[in-house]
Amino acid sequence: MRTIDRTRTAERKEQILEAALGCFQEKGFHGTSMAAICQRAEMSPGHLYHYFRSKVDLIEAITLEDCKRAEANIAKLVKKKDAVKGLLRGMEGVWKNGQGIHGALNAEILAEAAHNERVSAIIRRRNDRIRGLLAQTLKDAQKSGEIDEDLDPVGTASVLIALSDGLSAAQDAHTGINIQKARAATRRFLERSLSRS
Amino acid sequence: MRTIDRTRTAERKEQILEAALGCFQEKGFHGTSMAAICQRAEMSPGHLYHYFRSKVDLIEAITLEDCKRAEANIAKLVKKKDAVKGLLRGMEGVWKNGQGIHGALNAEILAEAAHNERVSAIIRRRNDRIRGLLAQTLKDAQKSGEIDEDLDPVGTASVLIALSDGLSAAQDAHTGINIQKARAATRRFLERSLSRS
DNA sequence: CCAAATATAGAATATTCATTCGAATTTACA
DNA sequence: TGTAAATTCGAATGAATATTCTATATTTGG
Repeated sequence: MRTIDRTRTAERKEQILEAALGCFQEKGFHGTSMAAICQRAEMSPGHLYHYFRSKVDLIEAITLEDCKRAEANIAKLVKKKDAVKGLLRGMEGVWKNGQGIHGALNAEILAEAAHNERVSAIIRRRNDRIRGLLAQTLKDAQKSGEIDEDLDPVGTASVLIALSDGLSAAQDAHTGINIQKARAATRRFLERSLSRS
Repeated sequence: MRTIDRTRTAERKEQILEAALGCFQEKGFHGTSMAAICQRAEMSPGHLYHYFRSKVDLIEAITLEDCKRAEANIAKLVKKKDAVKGLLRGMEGVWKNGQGIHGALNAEILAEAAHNERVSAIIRRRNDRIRGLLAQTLKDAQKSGEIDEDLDPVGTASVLIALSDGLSAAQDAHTGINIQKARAATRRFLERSLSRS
């Protein structure tokens, strides 16, 4: 009997997820058909469904991957001494639209989470992690005396995430936002709100 | 010959928009079928289509209405002397989920705007207005010496909008955000960033 | 009060699309 | 090397649903 080839399976799954992420970012989740993903991944529907059971499974997997990526990214930025600079760097990375979920797709997933318990659970796990990491970073910076002791790490982390989500969504949605100005204002917000009084 | 009854037309349109907004908020734009809107508005599809040419026309109309509402709301809050308090009130109004577009629906519309030129144009007009109003408010407060002269009104306005959008989306999406803490952190952000140094 | 236009209804259409199914092909172990 | 399992394919299915079409009911101006 033939045994299941785990390497090949991993490759195919990655191939599918990459295609799906590309489609979702370009056309949105609801604007993307499974056929489009199949075409981009260069495989048949039957083949795709051999690896993923549904369209929602795809966002689930993509979100989990993205969560790890984001965690690693934050951990890296935070290793440096200057926490405020690090956080600012992290936020700016969002509108440099590097990799992973961001902007419009992130907004769409949040919206989906409001009506789909499955997606909501995924997002909740993800945000709990990110929020926790940011909060821990803030706590450390408080102990080292870099930022004000008089702020709540968890609440502040939530504000940072929300701001980041809102800015990148606004950018993708072409709301007429001036990115240069928004970036400068964000820097000011962070510096004045976090630093010791 | 019979003449077109403008009062009745206005009533029916309002009836439809109210139903559509309700459905969209509960189930999302893509999660809402025209049939569901018809049921909620208590009228037939044929009747509905007599007043609106498509589903997108519905968001267009809803967004325009909401824009006026938001403008009026801001204008009211801004009349008072204390601008920072007024802005904070405005942002808190968002998660009291009063009326109009907010939270998940707002996020979904932003996401839609990224892929639909029609929606994008609507949103751009709306945000230009809101951003302009907020910026003007900030300018006035600068002149009256209430807030720091050393900040850019437009960039700051964009940050305020983004933060508001992000927080209300996070709330609706059940991301595990702690609203109390987020609110407190937001207040701190505004007070420390806007007030004179 | 009568035609003609409007307001309303609801069935029909046509398309899109996620998912399934059965078969064909390839591969690796015995 | 044969064969059973894994891999891959692509057509078929079936449901959902935005929109259209045709018909009925209601109103109003003349």
